Amino acid sequence: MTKTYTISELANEFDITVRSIRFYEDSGLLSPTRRGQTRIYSRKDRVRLKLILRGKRLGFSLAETKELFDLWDNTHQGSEQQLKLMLEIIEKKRDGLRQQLSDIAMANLELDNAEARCRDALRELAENEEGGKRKMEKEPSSN
Amino acid sequence: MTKTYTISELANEFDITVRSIRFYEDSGLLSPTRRGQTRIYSRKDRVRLKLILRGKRLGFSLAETKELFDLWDNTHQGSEQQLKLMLEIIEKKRDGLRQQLSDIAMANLELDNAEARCRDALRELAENEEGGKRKMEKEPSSN
DNA sequence: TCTCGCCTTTACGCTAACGTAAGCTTTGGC
DNA sequence: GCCAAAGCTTACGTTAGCGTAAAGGCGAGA
Repeated sequence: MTKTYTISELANEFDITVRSIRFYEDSGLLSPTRRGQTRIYSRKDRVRLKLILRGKRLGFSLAETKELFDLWDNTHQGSEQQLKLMLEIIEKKRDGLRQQLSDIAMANLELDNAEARCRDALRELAENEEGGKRKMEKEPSSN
Repeated sequence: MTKTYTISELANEFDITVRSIRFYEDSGLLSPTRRGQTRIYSRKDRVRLKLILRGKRLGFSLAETKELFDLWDNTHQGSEQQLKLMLEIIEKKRDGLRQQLSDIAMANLELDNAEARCRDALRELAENEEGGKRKMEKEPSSN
């Protein structure tokens, strides 16, 4: 059983190109098995790809993501050194995410602001049109 | 009064290089006034710079950010068309932010997971060390 | 058997976002 | 008045993350 995927299946599912997937492999982020020359992706590979893409949306570089993957892969047989390093990195990533949360909150506030001003402007336009229907049939633009 | 800033002041404050700031100007994102050749940044310029950097942290390209700035600058004298377009874009940005929030939540869960496994591994190491202190005084590495 | 569609590798191309160096001007402090 | 610090422009270099041929292999169906 153990479902597998072709490269184009994954490309379609995640709406990326096969080129990208191969590129991630070249970058050491994926290592599908092969049947002959053809790449065969397992469910684990699919998960990794999903993580790569999420990382991208979060602004991680492929190198950063790879670093995480590598650390994670080494965690099992990790020395105390390695594990503590891993914990530090995790904490840094958390900080990054916290920063992003704050950024998003700010950005949302600004979007609220922007939307309000837009609506105000629209309302004003509507009123001017209303009031202008008598005396100002045509007024190209107040430039 | 109306406080102003030099390019290096801003660079220091936001921990970026002057090169970047000049680059943002070349890209049409900033337009400080000049005293002779020297750039003078107003508080508005500073705010813009802050927005640029926040945009970057959120994964916006400089082009996207510029698009937003331009739209915003045109909003004042915007036609109904423009304003509605602006509202649409705002909504899309909101969607993007929602997506990011979800991504961050997932990422945090995975960090939790990773941290737990790290701590488990550390605990196991500690226990093994404990038990090993009698018979295994030195064991270079189980390679 | 032939072609169609999907797979492969190799390799050069391209854009974004700066880095970096050269060379010149301006300016504040002693 | 001088010199170092900071500013400026011009311009070539660099890295990441793919895009885009070019050239070929493989299995299914007409």
